[in-house]
Amino acid sequence: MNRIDAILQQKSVRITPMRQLVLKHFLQEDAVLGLNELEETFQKSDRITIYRTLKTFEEKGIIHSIQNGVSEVKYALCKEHCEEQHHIDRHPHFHCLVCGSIECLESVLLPPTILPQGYSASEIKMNIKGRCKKCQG
Amino acid sequence: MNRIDAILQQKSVRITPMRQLVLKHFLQEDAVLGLNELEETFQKSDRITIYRTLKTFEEKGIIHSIQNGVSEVKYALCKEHCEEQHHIDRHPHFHCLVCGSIECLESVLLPPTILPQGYSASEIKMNIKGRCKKCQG
DNA sequence: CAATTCATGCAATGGTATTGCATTGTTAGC
DNA sequence: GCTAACAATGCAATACCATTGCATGAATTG
Repeated sequence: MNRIDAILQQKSVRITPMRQLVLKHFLQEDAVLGLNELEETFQKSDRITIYRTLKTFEEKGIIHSIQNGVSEVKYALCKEHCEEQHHIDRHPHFHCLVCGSIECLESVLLPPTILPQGYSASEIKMNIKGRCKKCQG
Repeated sequence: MNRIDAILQQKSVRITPMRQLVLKHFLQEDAVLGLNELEETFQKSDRITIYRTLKTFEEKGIIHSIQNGVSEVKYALCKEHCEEQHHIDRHPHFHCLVCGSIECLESVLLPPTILPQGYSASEIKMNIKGRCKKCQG
């Protein structure tokens, strides 16, 4: 069995052509992608089906969502131990204000945050805006 | 001059009835508010005008925006030294998954984050989801 | 093989965010 | 004070993204 199918199976997602296609694309590109980009890439595919594929992937812990607050919701592969309904995004997301790119800063670990007495966290997300490596100077 | 007008003037925002009204409400409530709630509160006022008031306030550093990724954008007063185009939200935002409330955790300072070589940040936002104080147990 | 469950494709809708434009109100220079 | 310039407001309209309903087709299970 190939890598794509293995991942789908391991995450309890039924294997279909659409899902193979989308997952393959994420693995190949290793990029942050939104619905519009994917629709552009797979012009023959139905937008709604791609939408639901993303939703399914997110729910099953294959990809995680990134909200930059500007355009649409973006998605990137989970490289950590995400499972159904339980995402651990231990890295911040960087949004470059110059080139507009969005990336996962995998190398940066979210520092442990001490919550006030009585609060408990199930998800922590950090979004950073600024200039990326390519856009300095 | 009263407190409301003083703030508006200090932030270079022209004083108008609408702006006095909205700012007064934020100061009184000391809460996180969205456009819909404000529209509800000021039924006689035009939705778009409130919208633009919020945009102006955000731009001028009077309030800052909070995206919970679920509903509309929310806003809260800047209690730190925010200026035009330069927001420093040094606190995380907490979104309770039980009661739905959103609040600024003013008492929690964002830990210093070390970015990879070549990156520079102008804005850092941290959003936490979980159970708030009132919804434990 | 039949029944059920799930995925897909198309259409339609809901909601939030945003812009255009005409009008009114405010400021500033003369 | 008066007029020109500018900013704020109110109404209408739109753009875009997210989401759901439903009928059809495919896959799985007993």
